[in-house]
Amino acid sequence: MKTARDQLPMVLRAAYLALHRQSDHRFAEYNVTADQFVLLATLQRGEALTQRELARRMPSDPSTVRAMLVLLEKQGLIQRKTHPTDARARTVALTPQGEKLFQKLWQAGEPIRKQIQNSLPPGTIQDLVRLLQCVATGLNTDLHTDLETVS
Amino acid sequence: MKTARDQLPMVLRAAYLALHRQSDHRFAEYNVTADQFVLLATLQRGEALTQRELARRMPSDPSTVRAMLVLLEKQGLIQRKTHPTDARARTVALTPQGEKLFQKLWQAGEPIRKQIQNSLPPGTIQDLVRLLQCVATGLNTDLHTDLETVS
DNA sequence: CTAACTTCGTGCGTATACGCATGAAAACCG
DNA sequence: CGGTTTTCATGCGTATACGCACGAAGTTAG
Repeated sequence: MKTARDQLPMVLRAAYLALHRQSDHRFAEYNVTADQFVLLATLQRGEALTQRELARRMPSDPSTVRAMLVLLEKQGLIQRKTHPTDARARTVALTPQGEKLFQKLWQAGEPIRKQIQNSLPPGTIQDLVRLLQCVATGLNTDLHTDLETVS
Repeated sequence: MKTARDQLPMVLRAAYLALHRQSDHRFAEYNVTADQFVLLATLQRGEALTQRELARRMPSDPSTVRAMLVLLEKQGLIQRKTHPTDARARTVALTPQGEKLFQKLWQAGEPIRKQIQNSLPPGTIQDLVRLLQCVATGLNTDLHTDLETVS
C-alpha cells in the first residue's frame, strides 16, 4: 500500500510538470520558455552575475545555462561581457529590452500564480512554500554530504 | 517584496529538480534514469497499457513516452505488442526482467524517500502530498477550461 | 453508406537537464 | 617561484519535454 512518503516523488513531479506546461503556454506568445523566464527572473533580482553564479542561483546545470544564454543573447534579452577582474569569467545582465520583457512576463504569469492560489486551501500557500524549501534544501544537501563522507 | 505566492513556482522547481538529480544519481548504476523509473513504476501498477494511456498516467507527452519506450524495449525492460482489438494501438508491459529491475530500483530509491521525510517537520509529509495534488490538479484543469472557453 | 472527425503511434525540430572532457586562467601550497 | 589543484566557460553526447505534422484506423453523424 502506497504511503504519503511513497507518493510524494510522483506528486511532486506531476505538480512541477503541470506548472511548467502552463508557464510555457503562457509565455509562448512572447517567444520565451518557462525556463528562460526563470533565468531572466534570476538576473532581474540583482546586479550582473557570472555564468557560474547564475547557474548556482537558478539552480541549473552550467552547460544548460550556457546554451540558454546563447539563445537569449541572440534575442537581445541578455548581454554577456568579459569579467572586470577574472579573465576566465563572463558577466551576464539583462538588457533594457530584457528588463522590459521581463515585466510583461511577470504580468503574464499572474493568472498562473492566482490559479495555484485558488487551487489550495486558504492560508496554506506559505506552508507549501516552506515544506518545498525543506525538500529542496534536504535533497541538495545530501549530494554534498555524500562527497564529504567519501573524502 | 516577494510573497509566498510569488515564491512558489521557483521553490517548486528547485524541489523537483533536486529530486530529479538525486534519483538520476541513485539509479545510474542500474543504467536507468529517473524518468525511466517513473515509466516502469507506472507500468508496474497494473496490467498492460496502451502508449497513450501510459502517457496519460505518468503524465508525460506521448512523443516523449514513445522515445523512452524505444530505449527501454531495447534494454529488454518492457515489451510492446499489437493491441488485441485496436489496430492503431500497441500495448506496453514490463518484462520479467523489467519487473525484477523495478524491485531493485524501488529499494534504491528508499534512501531518497527517507531523506525527504527527514528534511520535513514530523507529520507534514501528508500535508505536502495533499497540497501538491491540489496544485497538480488545479494547473492541469485550467488547460481544459481554456479550451472549453474558446470553443 | 460515406464523409468528417477523433484517436493512435511515429517522427521531426527545438529547448532543457546533466555528465564528462577540455583548455585557459586563477588560486593554492611547499 | 613553480607545480598542483581548482574554477571558468565551452562543447559534445544522451535523455527528456513538447508542439506540430502525418498516415492509418476507429468513431460519429447525416
